Amino acid sequence: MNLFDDFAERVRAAIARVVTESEIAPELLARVVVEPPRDAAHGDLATNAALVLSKPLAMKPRDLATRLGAELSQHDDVDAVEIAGPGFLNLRLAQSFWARELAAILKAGDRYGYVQAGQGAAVNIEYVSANPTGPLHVGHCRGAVVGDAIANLLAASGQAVTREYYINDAGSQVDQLARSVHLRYREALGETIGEIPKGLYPGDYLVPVGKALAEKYGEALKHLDEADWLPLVRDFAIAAMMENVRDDLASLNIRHDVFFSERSLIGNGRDRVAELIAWLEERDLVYWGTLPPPKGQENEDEDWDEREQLLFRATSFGDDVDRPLKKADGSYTYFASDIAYHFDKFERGFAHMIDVWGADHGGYVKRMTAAVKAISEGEGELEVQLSQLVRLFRAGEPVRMSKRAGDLVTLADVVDEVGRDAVRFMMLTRKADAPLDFDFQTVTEQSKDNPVFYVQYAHARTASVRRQFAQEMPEIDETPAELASAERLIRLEDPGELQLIKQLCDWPRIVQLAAQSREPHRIAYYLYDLANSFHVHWNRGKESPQLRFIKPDDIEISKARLGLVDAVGMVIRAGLSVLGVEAPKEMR
RNA sequence: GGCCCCGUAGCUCAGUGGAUAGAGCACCGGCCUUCUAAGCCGAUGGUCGCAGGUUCGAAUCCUGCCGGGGUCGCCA
Repeated sequence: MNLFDDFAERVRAAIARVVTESEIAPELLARVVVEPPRDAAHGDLATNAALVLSKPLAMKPRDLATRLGAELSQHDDVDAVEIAGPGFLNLRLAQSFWARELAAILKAGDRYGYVQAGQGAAVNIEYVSANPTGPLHVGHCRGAVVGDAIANLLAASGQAVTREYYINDAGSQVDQLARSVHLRYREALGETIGEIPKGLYPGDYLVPVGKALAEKYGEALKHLDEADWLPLVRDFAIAAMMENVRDDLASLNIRHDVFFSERSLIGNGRDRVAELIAWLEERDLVYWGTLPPPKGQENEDEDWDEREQLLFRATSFGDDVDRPLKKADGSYTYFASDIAYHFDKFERGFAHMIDVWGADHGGYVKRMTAAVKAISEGEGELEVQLSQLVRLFRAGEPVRMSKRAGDLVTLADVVDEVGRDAVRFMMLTRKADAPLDFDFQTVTEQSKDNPVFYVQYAHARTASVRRQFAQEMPEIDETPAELASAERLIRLEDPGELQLIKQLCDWPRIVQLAAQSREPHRIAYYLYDLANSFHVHWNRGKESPQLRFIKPDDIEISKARLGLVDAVGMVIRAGLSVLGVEAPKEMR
């Protein structure tokens, strides 16, 4: 439990003593919060209790605050209670309290701030799911990192997380991939193939795939009809692309638990998409009908052929229009397979599913959430997180990307140039639903302007302090947990030291908040602030030697300070690990 | 035109009902040849797109408008 929850209970207890419980509705009590005040000058904790409850109790907020304050000041941990503004209660906590909290942090160690695994429900998070028709490009990168970080956050808050990747290996695009690879295959056998026809994939990355195919089959595929070679080449190409994808993801330390093939929905004598449609039919959720053309888009859409098609009643579940399940040629739409896929997830026990998509799929959200409501009969929930695009810069200048397919900046390019840590951290420095600027130069700079460096450097400094201790005071070699003595830690009384302790105490609340709101960027901002406080405190030691961590003439204060430094290092490490970023012991 | 996202300091952005709205960069002023390298400290800077509404209280919630982006059957 974090200290804010702890004090929220103390506030509720105080309320219960001031008024009789029956007078207050539970939903009103839920609006009573204990938070860090915006301004540190207001104290350590603030509660709105008197403001929320004054009306139902027919009391003036400040009068109620006075009575609640009197109750709260009974606690030994509370040094002072102030009533401020319209009726806030500001609490100042005793130094002994902070010393005990720091001791508890040191004892908790790496588990500090995390909820024990298995406490929460099972959740399935699907991310990346890029088509297996080419290498991952920088656009996939953000979704990959955001999805992975959200998965880490949910795991940190105790949920049983399954990370999943849906392979779109069943549509017409993979047939085009097969045709493209077949061309490269003929090229590898010495033919001149000329310009790659429109609609096929022109990228060079298929050249080695063609060669590998030539090595495996020799001339054998050349003389077959397309209908005969296509399935072979397609499977070969998809396998090659997916190997590529896994390698790219591994370079970002992303490993999915499940790779689910769209094609596997149909096979082994079953057609699970057909089964799904039959299931929907039984419940009268599909029908044959026509859709109106999109309104206002271009005047009089000449390409629009009105036609009767098989439609899912998405409008019954909150969508704006019913959605087609079959194409003109009778094959299933992507949507139809995707419903079957989500049905499968639901049957595997995931009532709670999260999909992370690029913002260009925003128009797809309503129909898919509608579909999940339908197939789970209200028992399941799909939550879609959209991630906006990334704009690439180099020293402030936009990086031009040719529109020609196959000439995009790939994920591997970016990781090779700036490194895994910089990519991951930078992709998480913005809210996912806002566009992000990524500058190749800034993220590799070793300066304060680069938040990745700034945070990692703070961690390296904590490790450096440890090393200094080993050298100068070899008698101190206790583990962090052994340094957790509240009697000693109470000697940390410098404002800089206390600020660090208070920030460390905020960590569990930040994890909780970030996990609930699916906003990993909050972790990045928290770490930046914590690193900043640590650097500031460190710098003060330059001018004020008495503030340095190592005091050869005072072993006890030195131990206390080492405890603080260790705790800072631990929390930075925990935060970086949620983001999937290394916490280096030294910078090179 | 429908739907989704965004609009906060000169710039890039935090701030998902609380108090005098914050940070980084840029700009301006001062300090620093190091004890703990990859500098430090401070100042300036705001009609929170606009207008209503809900509320004791709104950047935050609701409605309408303005501006920017995305998307709109038979692609995935």
